[in-house]
Amino acid sequence: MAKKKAKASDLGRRERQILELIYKIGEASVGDVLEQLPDPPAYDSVRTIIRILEGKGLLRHRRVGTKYVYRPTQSHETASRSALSHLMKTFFKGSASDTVAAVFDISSDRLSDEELDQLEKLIEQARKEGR
Amino acid sequence: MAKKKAKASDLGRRERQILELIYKIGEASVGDVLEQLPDPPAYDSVRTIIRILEGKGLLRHRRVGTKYVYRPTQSHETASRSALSHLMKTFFKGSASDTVAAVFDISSDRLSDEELDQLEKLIEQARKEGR
DNA sequence: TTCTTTCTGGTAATAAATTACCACTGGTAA
DNA sequence: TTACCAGTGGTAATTTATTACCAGAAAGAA
Repeated sequence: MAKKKAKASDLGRRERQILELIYKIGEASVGDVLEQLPDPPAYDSVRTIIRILEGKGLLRHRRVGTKYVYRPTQSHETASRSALSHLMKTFFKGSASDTVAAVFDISSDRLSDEELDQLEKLIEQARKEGR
Repeated sequence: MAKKKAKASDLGRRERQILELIYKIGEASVGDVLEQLPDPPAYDSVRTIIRILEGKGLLRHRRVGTKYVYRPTQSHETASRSALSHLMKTFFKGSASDTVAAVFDISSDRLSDEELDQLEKLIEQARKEGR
């Protein structure tokens, strides 16, 4: 095999932090990452870590003008499902309702009527699919 | 100040893996952790990492018979809320409904009618609180 | 008692992550 | 042209995480 694609769970602190940031913003140059890191190290450090992530098969780049723009190799959907599933197992015994309750709890003051409507639709849909 | 409590996001791969496992199982001895790690290193490695986590203020222990049993210093609720909030921001722009949709998507076949009823109650409650 | 097993304390060795440095390229503006 | 930036490639240095080793205590079996 060529180069095995590391799992996102096998990363160090900075590696993880930067990979997550790129997932959050979609795609980014070294400078973009540096700007948005709350805890910014030197430009060179960011660059090296990004190059390592690319070496591990987690990022790839394309040239835009004079610089490189990086994006994850794994789709946003795949990565988010995987992270969410792990979190549910770790903290909520895999229970969907416990997890959703926690989501409500976190964001109850920020939930608009539209979002609540949306959530009810999701539940109705789940009922239909369930039978 | 005495020893500052590190954030869970400042950990290496093994440290994080072991801390999450202890959150999952509540409290654990070194041997318990070793048993349940899918990817087990040597006993001594587990022990050292646990000692480091304790040094960072993330775990504390009590003696049970001849051995130590470790548990997180931060409550399950606080830690899970914090992890969930981070994940929502990273992958779902902080949107509760997007997050819940993903939860359903992962586990649609495991949701009972009772659980769905429970969730609707939560929505009703959120509507009341919202006004 | 003696042997064996399982734990802890202290610390050394190794591996990996993180930061930093130097040389070079291409663009652009004076 | 000359003099900057702002970027990359390659690699060295440092710090941190991870693994491993050795000695001793406590409990139970023979």
